[in-house]
Amino acid sequence: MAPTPPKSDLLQGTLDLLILKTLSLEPLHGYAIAQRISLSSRALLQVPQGSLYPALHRLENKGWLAAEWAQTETGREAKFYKLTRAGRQRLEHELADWKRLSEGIALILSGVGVEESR
Amino acid sequence: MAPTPPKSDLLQGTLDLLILKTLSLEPLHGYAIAQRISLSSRALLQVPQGSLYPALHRLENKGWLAAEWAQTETGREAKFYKLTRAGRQRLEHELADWKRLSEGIALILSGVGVEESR
DNA sequence: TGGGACACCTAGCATGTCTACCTGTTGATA
DNA sequence: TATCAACAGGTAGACATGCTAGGTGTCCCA
Repeated sequence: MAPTPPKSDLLQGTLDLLILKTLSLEPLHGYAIAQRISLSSRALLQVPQGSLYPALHRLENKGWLAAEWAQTETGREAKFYKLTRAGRQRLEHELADWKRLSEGIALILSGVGVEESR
Repeated sequence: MAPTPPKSDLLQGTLDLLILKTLSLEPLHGYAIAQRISLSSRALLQVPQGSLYPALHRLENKGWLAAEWAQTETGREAKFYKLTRAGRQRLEHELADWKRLSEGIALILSGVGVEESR
């Protein structure tokens, strides 16, 4: 059985940006972050749990996120993440990167700049 | 000596799109593809040779590109790549993916959809 | 009593890009 | 005449990151 050739849903590198941006508005726990991303993107983007939690731990290890157990609105224990100061700086950095990249790609896809190169 | 932590210039998955799109306009050799991408993106995007050639081989192996040795304008031998029929279909697919992804991210970055979720 | 939503987690794999190298030619410049 | 940059192709190995697929347990409702 071919183990289903991974058809990546997201691009590598974008997940950090999405998590950081989502948490910049308010602290949330992991499960809620995934829901928020799906909701905010109008279901265009989905984050599987197996991608989310490792990413959260990675970001925490890098000092961009701080975690704390607390109660959800439904009265359960959950681990709430919030941006640290370094996390905010990182977000700025990632935003700039994304801007550069998406503009560059948009230019190429639009075909502008090709005629004048001939 | 820390071997310089890889600070990815591009996001994984975007290189294929850029190459495919660039070749959809006219066949080019590898070196020229990199120049064209830089030029067309107004230097926003750079493709290192060590990323380019493996990507070209990968795309050729998948049947999306066909290669042929020919002479450049300056009279040198170079390997020209062109899109195959399957490559064109792949380009359509990658374009759709990029569209979905960049729209999703734009929505999240703009913060739209957050208010109505409360 | 069964299932779905909530909430967290890990292991192992596949992928693609990066840095750092290498080869050789041509043309201009010092 | 020697040297250097630009042209043109390439490889090896390390690395980060996302994916699939599995697991734990709780709570609530039908």
